[in-house]
Amino acid sequence: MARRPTSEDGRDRPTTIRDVARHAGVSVATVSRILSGTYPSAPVTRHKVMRAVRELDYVANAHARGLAGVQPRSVAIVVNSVTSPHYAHVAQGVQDQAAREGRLCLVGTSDGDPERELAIIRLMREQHAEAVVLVGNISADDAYRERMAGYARALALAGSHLVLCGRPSLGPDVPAIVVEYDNTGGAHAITSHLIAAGHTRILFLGRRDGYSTPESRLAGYRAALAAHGLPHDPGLEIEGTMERHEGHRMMRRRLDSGPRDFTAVFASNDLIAAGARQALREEGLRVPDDISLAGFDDLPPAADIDLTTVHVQHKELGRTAVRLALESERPGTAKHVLLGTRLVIRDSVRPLPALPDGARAPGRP
Amino acid sequence: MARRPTSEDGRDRPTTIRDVARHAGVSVATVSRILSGTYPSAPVTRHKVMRAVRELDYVANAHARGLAGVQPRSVAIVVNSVTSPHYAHVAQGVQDQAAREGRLCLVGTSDGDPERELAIIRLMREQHAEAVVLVGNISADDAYRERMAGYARALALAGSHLVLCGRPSLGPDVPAIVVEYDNTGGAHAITSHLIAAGHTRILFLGRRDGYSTPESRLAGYRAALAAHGLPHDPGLEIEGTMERHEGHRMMRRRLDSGPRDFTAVFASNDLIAAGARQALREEGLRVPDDISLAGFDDLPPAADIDLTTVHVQHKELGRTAVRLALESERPGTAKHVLLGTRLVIRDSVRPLPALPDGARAPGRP
DNA sequence: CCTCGTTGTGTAAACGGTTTAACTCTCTCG
DNA sequence: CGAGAGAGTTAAACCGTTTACACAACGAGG
Repeated sequence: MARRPTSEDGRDRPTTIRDVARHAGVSVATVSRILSGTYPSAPVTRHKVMRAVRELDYVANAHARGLAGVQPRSVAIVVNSVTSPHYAHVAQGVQDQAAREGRLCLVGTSDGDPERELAIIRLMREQHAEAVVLVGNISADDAYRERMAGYARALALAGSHLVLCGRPSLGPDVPAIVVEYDNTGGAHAITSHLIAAGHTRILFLGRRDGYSTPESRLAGYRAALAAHGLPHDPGLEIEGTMERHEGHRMMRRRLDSGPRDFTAVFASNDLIAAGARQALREEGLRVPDDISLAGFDDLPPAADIDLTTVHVQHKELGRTAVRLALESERPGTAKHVLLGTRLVIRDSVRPLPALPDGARAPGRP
Repeated sequence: MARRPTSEDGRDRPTTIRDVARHAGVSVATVSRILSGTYPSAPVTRHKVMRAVRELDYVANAHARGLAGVQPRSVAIVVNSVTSPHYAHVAQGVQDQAAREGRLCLVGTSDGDPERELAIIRLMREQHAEAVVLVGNISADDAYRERMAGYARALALAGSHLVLCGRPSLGPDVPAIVVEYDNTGGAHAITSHLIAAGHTRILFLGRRDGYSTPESRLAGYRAALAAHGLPHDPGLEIEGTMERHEGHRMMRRRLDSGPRDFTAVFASNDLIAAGARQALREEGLRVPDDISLAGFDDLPPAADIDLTTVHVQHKELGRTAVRLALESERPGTAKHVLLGTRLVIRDSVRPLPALPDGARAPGRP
């Protein structure tokens, strides 16, 4: 049986609303109105149309619909990488909220490359995404900020919204929504926790100037040291990106390059902490018996290595981003939200006995 | 300066190709051709047009373009959840390949609900996605399979392609591409590895009938037992889903419910293994000293807990899916690919000394 | 019987691009 | 000098849907 409409040259093509109208014996407009449901129609006609739709297996053409002025109902998200659990959880939140609001979700990965990121935003603009959510930190030189501000304005002009998720504002005159979480506060809290346990020489892993997230966490670390009257030693701040193997590398290098002059480690995220922990174990050092270790993010694997860390509401971050963007039409919606963080104490930090450095406690029998 | 085109009622609206043409003093067709680059044009005209595009910050309307018959160049991926590392890695592969081929990526999450999955596919059909990649296992009753087959045919008719990624074929008459990896082989290999270490009573965690992935892994486990002439004890196969907390639950319950009658555990994925490991530790049992543990997937956190597991090329899976779909126009492209797996030996399995069960070695001083 | 809403349906004009056929030049060659 | 070729451009016809407007049928009220 040849149910499918066929053009004169014999090739199959997707069913159109015209085919449905013909099949049901009504006009195109009637079909459109019945399908959208926003119009009175005789039950008899409705049934005819619905039957035709079923029989021809018709689905509307989203392009034509979008062109005809219906809101495209899609939300775009741009992340560095999907595999990083941090981004994945935020992305899940975006997904959830988008689905809940009946929106489709477009996703692009930038690999942390500003150039790619801008290219993706351009694509999203072509697609007329209702909102574009940018997740995560990125190197922010002035030229880039300026270009991003331009895109924000272009999006706003097209009735769309730029949402910066977990990265700082571009300035008050840029039409962008910002959803952040308290990096500095979280880092301050966990550093204070280490200090309260008696640690005074705390290694910071993952310093990276020019990147907003590690910069804020480093700021919190420094502020906590200052608040407790502890000296600030730049030699304890190790540079590296926020990946697992970098954590391993940073710790290895530090252990190889001289005496161990620290008793605790604050890794600027859980991945770095995991890498560092592995390097410590390779060296025969146990966490927390020999070295205390703290992270940041509290993603599921943190529980496996009993890591004391800072909990970030990743999903909530993504959800809020979408919610604000879609609500932002009505006046009075917040344009800037700062989500709180929460200290999660597990078993990777141990109080330091009041012993001088270097006197290692012997293994208990 | 009012660079932006404005309609007669004074409201700003996005720039169209008509505005560009007017600004450059040429016709609409000329602009279109110069932008697509597929036509000779005088350099002087090209420059005028390009300048207008820059000055007006014009981007084409993807809907109009799609409607006019240009391939929409987008790839869709449907996963259970983005946060699960397994799916995330496959999704990353899909992303990579899609980006490399200049495609945009749509993503939908089904939460494992067949109903939602079908709804998403319908959406993707409306969007005219070039390919729809379905990732991961799902309960496959006959009604569902039939419906899915229908969608596959509908997609094929619209010039699109359904790709089943990591799940079995729907049958030879269904126009779908299948990219799988060798679940049974991998499970067989790692079970044999445990057996070779002397283990004969191996707990299987994560049995789930009707779901293709755990079923295949269970099949490999059973086949390995049979191949070594070991008895098959259904009591050693614990049912549960493939999540971390389920691993914890299954192991807890098993430990609570009677004597420990196994010396090794094969978890049907790494997450279950992590959960089980935690439950074992809570009980004072150490891996691998007291119990050997093996997983499946080899996702990054596996290294942190020194887990012996089966490596799956997740990214490659995603990449291959997209590649095959986009290449499938030319004849001679494979319609079914089976990727191999590889045993990764770390430190969670220990040879079993020839001691009778119950004689626990005392803690060394 | 005429007018007036109400209700359901049809007609045609957008929407913003691409593509085709036709047209206007300019240049070359017989 | 006229014909023909070919480069560069244009006007017009699509693509599939929504929607403003027109209109027909019908019952109710005067």
